Amino acid sequence: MTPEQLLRDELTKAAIAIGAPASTVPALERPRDPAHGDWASNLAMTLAKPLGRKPRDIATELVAKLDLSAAGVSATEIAGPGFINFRLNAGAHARGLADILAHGAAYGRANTGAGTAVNVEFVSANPTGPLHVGHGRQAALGDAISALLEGAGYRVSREFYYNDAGVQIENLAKSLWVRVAQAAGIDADIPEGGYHGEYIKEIAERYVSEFGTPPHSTLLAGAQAIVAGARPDDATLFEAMRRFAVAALRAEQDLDLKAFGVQFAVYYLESSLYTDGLVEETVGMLRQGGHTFEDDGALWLRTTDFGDDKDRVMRKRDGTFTYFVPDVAYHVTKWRRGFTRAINVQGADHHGTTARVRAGLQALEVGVPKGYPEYVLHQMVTVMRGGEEVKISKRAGSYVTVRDLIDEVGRDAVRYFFLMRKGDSQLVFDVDLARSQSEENPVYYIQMAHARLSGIFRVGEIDPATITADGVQWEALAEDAERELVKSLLDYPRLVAGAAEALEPHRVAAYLLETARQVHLWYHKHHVLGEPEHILRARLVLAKAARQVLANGLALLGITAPERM
RNA sequence: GCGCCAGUAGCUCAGGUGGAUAGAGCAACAGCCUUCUAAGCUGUGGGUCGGGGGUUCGAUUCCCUCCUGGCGCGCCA
Repeated sequence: MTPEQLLRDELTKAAIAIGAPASTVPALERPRDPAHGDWASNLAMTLAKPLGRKPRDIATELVAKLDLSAAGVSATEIAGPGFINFRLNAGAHARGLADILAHGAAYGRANTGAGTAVNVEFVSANPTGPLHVGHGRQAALGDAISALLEGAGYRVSREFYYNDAGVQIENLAKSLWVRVAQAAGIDADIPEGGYHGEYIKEIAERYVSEFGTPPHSTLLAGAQAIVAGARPDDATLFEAMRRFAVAALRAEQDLDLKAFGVQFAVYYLESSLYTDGLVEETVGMLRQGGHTFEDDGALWLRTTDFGDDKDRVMRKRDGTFTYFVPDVAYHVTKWRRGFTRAINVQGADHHGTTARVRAGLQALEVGVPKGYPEYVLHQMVTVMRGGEEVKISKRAGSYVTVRDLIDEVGRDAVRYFFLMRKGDSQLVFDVDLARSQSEENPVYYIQMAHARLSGIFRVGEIDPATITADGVQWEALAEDAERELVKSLLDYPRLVAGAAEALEPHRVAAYLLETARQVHLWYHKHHVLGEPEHILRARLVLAKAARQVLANGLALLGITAPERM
């Protein structure tokens, strides 16, 4: 039993003894101010109302009834409006380090998820261009959220949905056609909604070198059709180009993801929803449910019945479906595939679509929960270089790709920078800071803390595996810097559990930075090697535990923990 | 106009789901140090938590309202 559990039990007993309801669960928290002790409870204040007495009187009576010898409490005091503060003796906290060593890489894991299957969908970029910084943020967020959930005992499947059908892909194919035509000396323009990026030119070159230049007349006719807003007549050639472009860009995106170190279990193709008949099936179910209506030549879904702010078109006048129909069909497959939770990581610019997808799923009436899927939306990313914002213009084809960033600052820094802010905040990616090898750079600072701790063992020629908690004199860890560090290390499981529940990896990033700071502080103030035996032993345990926690936290964020730098 | 998100120290941001005197880094100022890793360490100053109301023992946190900024409001995705 940890001191925390013992305290809670004692408080509960005391509360009931003075007449509180049996259901009372006393809150214990870490005071912000260390002067307020190691643990504090507001129990007396919360009981003030039900018992109709003054908080401080209740606190006095509670304290009198507590038996805290087992919890290692050295002092109890009543403070402020009615807080009860507990101060633990030096050894009581440090004893918890044994737990860290015992669990090792598993320290911080929990089983709240109990094996529940969760689908985490992220990136899901259309194959119409390289991954940009927004996708990078999603990749980092999605991967870290997945890791957090795995650590909380969920069975996680990372999934990438890719849209290989629809208008955007059509425009991509047209853009490629135009570039191929241009390469053949034809004067042609990229159509409205087309893609201007240099990468299309490169794909055009590769296409030509692989398949040769198509007949001049065919290209010209096609280019003219494209300008007029139509499709080239040569459907076979057009389809070949479409497939070539999609394959080329998918390959590029795979390289981006590989460079980033993200692995997806499933790539789900939008086109398969059509070929497998799931789109038709979904439409049929929606019509049967009676939530659809026809108007102005289109088929609508009455999503307003399920909380959307306006009804949505399902089938356009031209007979094709709007994107949201396959989207609903896709989420039905998630549900049918046994994912009781589905989490979608997306840019906040997609926030308008969340209500309608949920509404569509509700309209099916197949038992999907109301809040399904869950959304983690993130705000925009701006990139700063040399103190200036790097302008991102997709239309002009000039934007910073994920690969650019990784090449420039390294994978670890990219991941950390994308994760250090909460998703709700806009994120400024300072390239110069990310690449700097100084303590101002948070990634470097955290990794350095890990490397320094590793260095102690290396220099001392001590195999960390031989360090155990057996027979350690915990009271030897009595310095302020060590007590604070110990407390942080013991807070790790609670922190990670909170981050997993809230789907907020930035909490881990902030925690690591703070803990690294405490490590550096301790490291500067106190030596390990060369100290008297009992201090040496205790500090080696602390060093090993701190190193473990840093490594575990970094692993959650997908960042390496170097032994030396 | 409507919806979502944000507004916290000069700057960049934290504030485990209502707690005590609101924190960290950078910058500024004063001093110290050069040791298991590379400029670190100690201290100081700095705030009407966007404004105004409310809820209660207690609000940066919850509610209402206004202001400012970003994003969205397609038979595009």
